[in-house]
Amino acid sequence: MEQITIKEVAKLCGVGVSTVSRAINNHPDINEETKRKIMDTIRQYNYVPNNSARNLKRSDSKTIAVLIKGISNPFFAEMIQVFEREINQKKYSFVLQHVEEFEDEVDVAVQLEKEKRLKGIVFLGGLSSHTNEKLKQLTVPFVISTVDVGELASNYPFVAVDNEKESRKMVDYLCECGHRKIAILTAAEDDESIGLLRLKGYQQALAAHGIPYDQNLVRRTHKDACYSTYTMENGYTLTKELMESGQEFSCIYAISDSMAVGACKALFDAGKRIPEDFSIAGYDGLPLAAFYQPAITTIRQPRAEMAEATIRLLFDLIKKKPAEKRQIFEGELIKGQSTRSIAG
Amino acid sequence: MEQITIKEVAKLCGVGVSTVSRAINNHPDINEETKRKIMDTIRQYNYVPNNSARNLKRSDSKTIAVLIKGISNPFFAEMIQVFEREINQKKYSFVLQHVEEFEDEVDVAVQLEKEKRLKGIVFLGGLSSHTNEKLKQLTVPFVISTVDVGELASNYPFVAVDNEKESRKMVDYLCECGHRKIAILTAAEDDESIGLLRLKGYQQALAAHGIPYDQNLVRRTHKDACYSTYTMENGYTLTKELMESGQEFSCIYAISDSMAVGACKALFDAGKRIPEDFSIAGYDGLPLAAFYQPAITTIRQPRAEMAEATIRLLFDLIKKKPAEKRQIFEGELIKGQSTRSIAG
DNA sequence: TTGTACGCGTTATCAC
DNA sequence: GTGATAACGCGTACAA
Repeated sequence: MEQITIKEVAKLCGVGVSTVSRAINNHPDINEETKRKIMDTIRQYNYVPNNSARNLKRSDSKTIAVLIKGISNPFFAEMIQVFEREINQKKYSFVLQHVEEFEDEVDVAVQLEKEKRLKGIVFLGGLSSHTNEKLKQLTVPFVISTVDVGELASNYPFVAVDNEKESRKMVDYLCECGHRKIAILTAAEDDESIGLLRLKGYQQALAAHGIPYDQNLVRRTHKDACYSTYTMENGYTLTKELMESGQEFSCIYAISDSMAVGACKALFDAGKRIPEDFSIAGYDGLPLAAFYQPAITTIRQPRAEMAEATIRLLFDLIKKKPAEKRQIFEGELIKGQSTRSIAG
Repeated sequence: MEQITIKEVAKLCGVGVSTVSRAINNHPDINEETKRKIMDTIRQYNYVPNNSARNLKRSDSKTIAVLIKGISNPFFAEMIQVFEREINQKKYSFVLQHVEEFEDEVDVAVQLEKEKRLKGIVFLGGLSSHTNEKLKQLTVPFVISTVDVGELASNYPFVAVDNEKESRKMVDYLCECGHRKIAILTAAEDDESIGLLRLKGYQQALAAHGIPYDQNLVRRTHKDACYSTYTMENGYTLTKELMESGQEFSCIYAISDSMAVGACKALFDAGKRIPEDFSIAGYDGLPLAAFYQPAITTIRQPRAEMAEATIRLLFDLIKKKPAEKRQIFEGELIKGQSTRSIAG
């Protein structure tokens, strides 16, 4: 099965290459008869046009790329489906680009833009690099999705919830339930993204309720576990450590639902009951939170809506329509059975 | 920020294009001094080579593609990480290619092979197409990973557990626990992949224990829910329907852990206890199964090992080393707290 | 060690 | 309606 090119197809059909090209690309100016004949031999010989050559020659291409670091994060699952659907609906092609742990998202984006003649880019889960300088190399519109980190958020189009505020909302609720010893499971020390924002919200809520901030209640992911900050495993480990530390607490607030599940399991394993002995709260509003037993109190991020808004904003930017470039969505506090009010 | 090409870099440095090319690609025959100078101006002008042009010109490229339909399936999460690690370790590049629901994996593979000059391909989660004919268009080695479907498995390299056997193992165990009314939550009627295999295992186990096969206990995903066969939502819905049907049962075997979790939730919502009132079993051995409360009895597929074996086999094929082309791994029955023995 | 020229497979611009 | 032919941006003989 040898690589067959457009030239050979042309020769086989006794026509010129441009005619074959016209047949492939549904050009209007072509005889139906010859087109049919060409398509037949194409099928017969399994000719497949080389995309590299196409992209090289073409100047535009109607394709949108979605870049994700940590593609297997369940938080992204539903959003990916929405992106796929929305982009296809606009008759654009959708490229899902996985960014490896050691790679820089923007570098990948710059490359991909040239390679595929992109029309637009979505950075799902935000940007970890601080080199905003690089973003200037992008010549097509892009939207940062689900992260509202300071400097990026202030300068570039994004769609997200207000992580700080939503986190405060959650901890406010926990305080109102009478909890004063609320442990938080959060990202590593050097995190400057949503981990930091959610921690800030936690601190603000405590302050608002006159509860002193206690470092011992702040449990951070260990640095070597970079790949898995928001996992069940991590929630489990941190909770075990918390219990073993002897630190007193009545409630654990994990900054992701997966971590919350891990926390629950650690408590169950220690023979504790939830919420009778301890209250547990998460963040994200994943299906997992609703299906866990007990259902986990969480902040629901409107993932599908945010994904839709991301694409809408991106296309507005592409079409140069006026648009709100900084879109903040409301999260929703979902009260599950994993938390309860305790006597003051 | 205009598109700058290799020619302009050459002009800027007062050298020929080939010298620039040599600098970029770390060719040995180049003066250190001129190389440094070229790299400097490249950085200064943010020159990025166009990948399409490169791929077009190059004949080989040391890259492996992993194709996945339904990339957000949690079953694949860990495997993707292993693929990434193993492929990078061999100094190959790793391309994770998402295949859309309506696309044919093999078509995508054929295109990608030409476009990126692939060295090898992994079909993760198997092939849904039955057109083996198409596979002949692939000129590089490929491995089908985690699926052992008949005709494909008999003709092509694959790595998987024996789905039928493992499923039988699970249902055997459930029968030995004294269950005789075992419901199964499985894929839609038209599924001919692992859904069918696991159903066959179920039937065999029942037969071996002299238990009649009862269609009413077989609950299938509805066709319109194509995207989500193995989800918690589906497990929940099917279990609700099962309960409402009035059908008697003491145990539910779901062919994925996620579905099992959904089944648990439906029972909890109905005020039932697990495993006191009903036993629940899953399949896959996801972290979720272990972290759920109660921990779910499941079949652990050795995902990491299978991913490693997939890459090993693929490279053996690439290097034309002799290798076992059909690798079957053992699953492990993990007894959780979601099942119990009942009095005969 | 370096530069020139050609070709990779396509599409688009011309003439015919 | 159709067929040469010139790009697209890069790698690489080959010559220098």
